[in-house]
Amino acid sequence: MVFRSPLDFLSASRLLLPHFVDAPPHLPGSRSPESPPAAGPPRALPGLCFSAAQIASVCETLEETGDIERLARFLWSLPVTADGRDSISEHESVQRARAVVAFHAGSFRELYRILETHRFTRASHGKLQAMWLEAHYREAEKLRGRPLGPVDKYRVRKKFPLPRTIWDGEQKTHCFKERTRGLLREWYLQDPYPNPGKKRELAHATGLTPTQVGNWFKNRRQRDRAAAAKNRLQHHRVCPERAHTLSGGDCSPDGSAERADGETFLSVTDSDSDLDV
DNA sequence: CCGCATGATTTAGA
DNA sequence: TCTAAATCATGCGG
Repeated sequence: MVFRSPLDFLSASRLLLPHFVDAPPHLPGSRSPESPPAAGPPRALPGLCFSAAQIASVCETLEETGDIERLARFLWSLPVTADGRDSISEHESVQRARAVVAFHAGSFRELYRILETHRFTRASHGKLQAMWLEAHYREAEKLRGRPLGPVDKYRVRKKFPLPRTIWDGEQKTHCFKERTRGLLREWYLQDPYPNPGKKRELAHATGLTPTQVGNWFKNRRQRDRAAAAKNRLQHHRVCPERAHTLSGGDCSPDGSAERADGETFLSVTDSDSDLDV
């Protein structure tokens, strides 16, 4: 039989094997040492043989529909080998499904073991990375007894780096290359409000998207305005008698140039990291 | 597209 | 471990 899609196979499997996929629910997270499921009838379906590809297809469908309970029961029904190196477990969809079930059951040790011992393709990385991190967050949260802040999560991420099995090693940096930022600074000094043409040109020169270029200029202006406002407050404190004159120049403690409105126009010089994009 | 407020991530330092 | 700062992204009203 040829199934056009996982959905077709799933519906067929439901029709053919209602007691198989829709077995009575074991208690959630019931993989306890006291009650091994092996005590019941053999899990492998007698007389009927699914190909590993068909089983993988069912896993994908159940995972897509979000029916984790049924997915868990389905995985339970599969035959298992001692080392776990069978034709079924070789399928990424099956391991991925086991990871999803382990995550939802709160079996984080099991989840980590699955993620660390199987190499997953790029398509699965996003979801599996999210589960890896979320599981570690929850463990750290439970340990601390209170919710984690952004910095706490950052520390958790550093403490438990993503396994290479679910991560290609490419770092997602939050800072642009130093060369990129140098170019942006030069163009900003020449013109803080570049027209769309200039933005496209800069985007091409830096490898950024036009939106990123626009964001950078917007943020740059915002930071400069904030710095200028802060500077004005300092001037108010230093020479309050001149605060309303906007004459400029007399109160400048440093060599920074000032605009016609009296706001200090800070030079664009900051120490940047060497992170690459 | 602009300014503005704000969020997320990362780093440095107390 | 906590706070502050730096950097980039996003959403909103104008």
